[in-house]
Amino acid sequence: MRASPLPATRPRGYFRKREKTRAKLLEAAKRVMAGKGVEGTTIAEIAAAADVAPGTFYNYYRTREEILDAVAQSLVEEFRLVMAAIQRNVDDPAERIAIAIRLFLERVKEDPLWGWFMARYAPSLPILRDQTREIIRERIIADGLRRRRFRLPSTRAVGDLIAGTSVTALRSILEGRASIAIAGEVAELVLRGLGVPLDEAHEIAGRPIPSLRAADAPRVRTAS
Amino acid sequence: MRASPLPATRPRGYFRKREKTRAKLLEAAKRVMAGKGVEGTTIAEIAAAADVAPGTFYNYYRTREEILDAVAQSLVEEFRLVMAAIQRNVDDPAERIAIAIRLFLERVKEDPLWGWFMARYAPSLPILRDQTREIIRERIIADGLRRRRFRLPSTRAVGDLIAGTSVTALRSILEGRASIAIAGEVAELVLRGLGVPLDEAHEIAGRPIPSLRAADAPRVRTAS
Amino acid sequence: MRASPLPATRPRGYFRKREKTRAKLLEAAKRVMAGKGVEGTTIAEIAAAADVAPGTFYNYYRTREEILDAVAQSLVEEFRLVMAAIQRNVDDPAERIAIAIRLFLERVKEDPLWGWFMARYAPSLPILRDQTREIIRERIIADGLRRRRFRLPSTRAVGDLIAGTSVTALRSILEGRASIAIAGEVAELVLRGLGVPLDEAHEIAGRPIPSLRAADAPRVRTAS
Amino acid sequence: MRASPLPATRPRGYFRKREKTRAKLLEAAKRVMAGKGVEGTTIAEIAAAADVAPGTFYNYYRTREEILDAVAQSLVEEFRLVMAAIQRNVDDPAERIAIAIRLFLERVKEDPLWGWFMARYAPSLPILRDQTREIIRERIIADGLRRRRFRLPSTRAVGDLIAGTSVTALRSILEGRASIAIAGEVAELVLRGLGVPLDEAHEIAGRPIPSLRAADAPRVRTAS
DNA sequence: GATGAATGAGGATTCATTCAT
DNA sequence: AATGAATGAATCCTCATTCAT
Repeated sequence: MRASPLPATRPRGYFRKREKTRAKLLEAAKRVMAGKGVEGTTIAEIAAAADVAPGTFYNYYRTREEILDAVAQSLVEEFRLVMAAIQRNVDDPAERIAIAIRLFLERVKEDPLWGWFMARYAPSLPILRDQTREIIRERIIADGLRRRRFRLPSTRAVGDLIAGTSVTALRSILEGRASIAIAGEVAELVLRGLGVPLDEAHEIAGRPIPSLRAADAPRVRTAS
Repeated sequence: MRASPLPATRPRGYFRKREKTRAKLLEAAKRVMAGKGVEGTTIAEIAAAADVAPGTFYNYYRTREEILDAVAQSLVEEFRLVMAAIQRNVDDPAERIAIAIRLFLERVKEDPLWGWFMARYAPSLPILRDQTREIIRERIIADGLRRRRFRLPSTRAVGDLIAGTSVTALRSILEGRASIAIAGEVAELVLRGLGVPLDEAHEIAGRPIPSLRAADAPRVRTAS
Repeated sequence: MRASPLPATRPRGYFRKREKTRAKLLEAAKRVMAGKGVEGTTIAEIAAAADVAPGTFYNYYRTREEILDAVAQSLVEEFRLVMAAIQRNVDDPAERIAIAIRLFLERVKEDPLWGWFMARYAPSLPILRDQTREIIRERIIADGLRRRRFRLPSTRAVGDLIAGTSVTALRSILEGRASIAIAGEVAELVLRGLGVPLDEAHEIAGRPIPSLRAADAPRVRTAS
Repeated sequence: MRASPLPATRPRGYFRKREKTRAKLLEAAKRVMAGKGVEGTTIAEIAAAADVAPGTFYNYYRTREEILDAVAQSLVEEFRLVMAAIQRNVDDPAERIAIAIRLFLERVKEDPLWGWFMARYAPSLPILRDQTREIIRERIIADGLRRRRFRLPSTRAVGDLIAGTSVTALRSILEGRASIAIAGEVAELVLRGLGVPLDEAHEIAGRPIPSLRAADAPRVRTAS
């Protein structure tokens, strides 16, 4: 999976092709699964969407679950990049949370498929669920508590607050029960839950999002 | 079928039997679906769990979705009863919310199957999702805003806050990542989100739950 | 099944009811089978159309085939009555054939269900097929040959000519590919086949049908 | 799938295999359906008769009706070839009809399965029924009327005469109520119906069938 | 006799997976 | 590596038939 460090000679061509097919399958799987759910997706469909024969699928993944994990992994990676950018460009932990939530929700505009995928699987796929939470907790919550920006009885329920509210709001948007304009409000309510005073929560959630240079175009690309 | 004027004996018995079988199927469906998800559940399994022949299923429901809806409907009914009891026994809207959340989470002790079902389908099943939200909004949020117990920029995101946080916490408990003891803390964070001051939120979330007489044993009704 | 000759006392009431249910089932079977074919008809449908419970069916017939035979038998009986009337009111065998064919085809106006049933099963149901042919052969063809009205190399193919052409024309009418107005023409072509000179065949096939008193309203009634 | 410019070897092999399986299924379907009727035939039986797994059936046809249509289509094609041969070798329209009917009936000797199929479905399968009639009408009846060989009040009933008599006679043969020797007589009666004088009809129907070179072995072959 | 709930065998259909080419 | 035909287990669903009431 990982390329050998040496500049391989002949295999390079093959390697390239192989990785390209893998990427096509991954992209196809994300697309199809976002549309009709993992259970409703057949391997034949993924293969067809990737424009390869059914048998080819098995040269890369053994089961539907396996490719699902790969898709989730790539989404986590993407999330990690966004968070790193926020980390670099914003100092206040409260603002970081607000920006993270707003970017999360506003992303559906650009990539609704990504949105559907997240809405469906963020709560249930272990990799996706646990790793994103950990990034938030490690990098932001811990810091915010240390710096007395947040006040929490404990950190036990904070992940459920942030992830639950965000993902549920994402569903509401995708299913048309809410507009994307609620993003700021969602952030505001979560900040309150973290113990940020009402007026301050309101102000922070309303701030314009600074441009996050390093996070530009964080594609789901399988690092081809 | 046609009721004779006399207290008919025969039809009555058949009627009873029919309702009993229907209830067995409903209960079995809830049990099996909670365990392995709707998609993973076969109709043969439901029938087996209800101890009837596969063909019998179709005398009552046409599809898996149809019985799923019936299960959801019965859970909504149950939820409605609990809320009515809270309504009757508690006055403060903030306390009502806190109690609702805590009862919701603590219920897993008594009925983990119910918990799994809720965790899986509360966010996605329209009947379940919309009707429970509506009960909360109509009966509690509206009242709380009128009486200035809550402060909200709007009511657009409040459903996502309450439902999202609660259901996500429920998952955490069921999957063993959290103990049932977080119920109070979850309620506390949600109250904060609704604009209840921190200390007050803490106090309210910690109050003992008054006995909700009328809500005792709110069964999924099998009209036995 | 057959009533005892004696004027039974009590059983009479039961007997009446029994025969009535049997008649309802027969009529229902004819109706449903004409509509969707024997194979496509379920016993539950017949029972429902007769407004009785499924189990009741088995008190009268053991299988679908059995009731199908009963229906066919009743149609043969009806056919026999029509032919007897023609026999009584018309002398010329050629005219008898022409009238029989025309009545056969024109009957769809009054009873399209009967038409569908005939079109479907006249060629294949042994009772229906053989008995109607025999009535024609015995009563008309034999007579016509004796009286030199018909000229045939043998009688081997004459049944196929008459039955085949008539039933096929019936289908054409029912399926909308021909109008009922072809009845006379069908009769004409058949008469030619029997050896009747062209102009005579034309004239006979065009004669008005004399009123066949005895054949009035030959219902499929199960002689209740 | 994509044809390489070179005489590709691999895809060709697969193509061959695919067509071979399709042909096996078609042949099996004809065989089984002829034997027990469309309704009485299960897809598993067709697959078994073709010596493939049940699932394979669905790689080629979606329903029983679909393969039935394909079988009918191939029979029509075969019929068209025979008629073309008659057309080429015989000039008199009356003789053409007689030969067509006799070949049709005598074919059961060589291929009783074909006979059963025709007897069952010629009257009811639209493709089979309409296309064969059209071939007869276009090529023979129209020509015969133009050349004054036939005298008909109109052409409305002539299809029912020819098709009805022939197919009904076919059934009689197959079911053992008649011998194949009636073929000439059937042709004779039909010619009479078309207006050919009695003695001439007799003579034409009795002529030896000229060898129809081009129609030899007109197989249902799907490009084996 | 009538009822209708329950049965379960039978047939249709899908789809993950294998494997010869 | 890619292909795609073939496989057959798994599941859905129907419906003739039985039988307790």
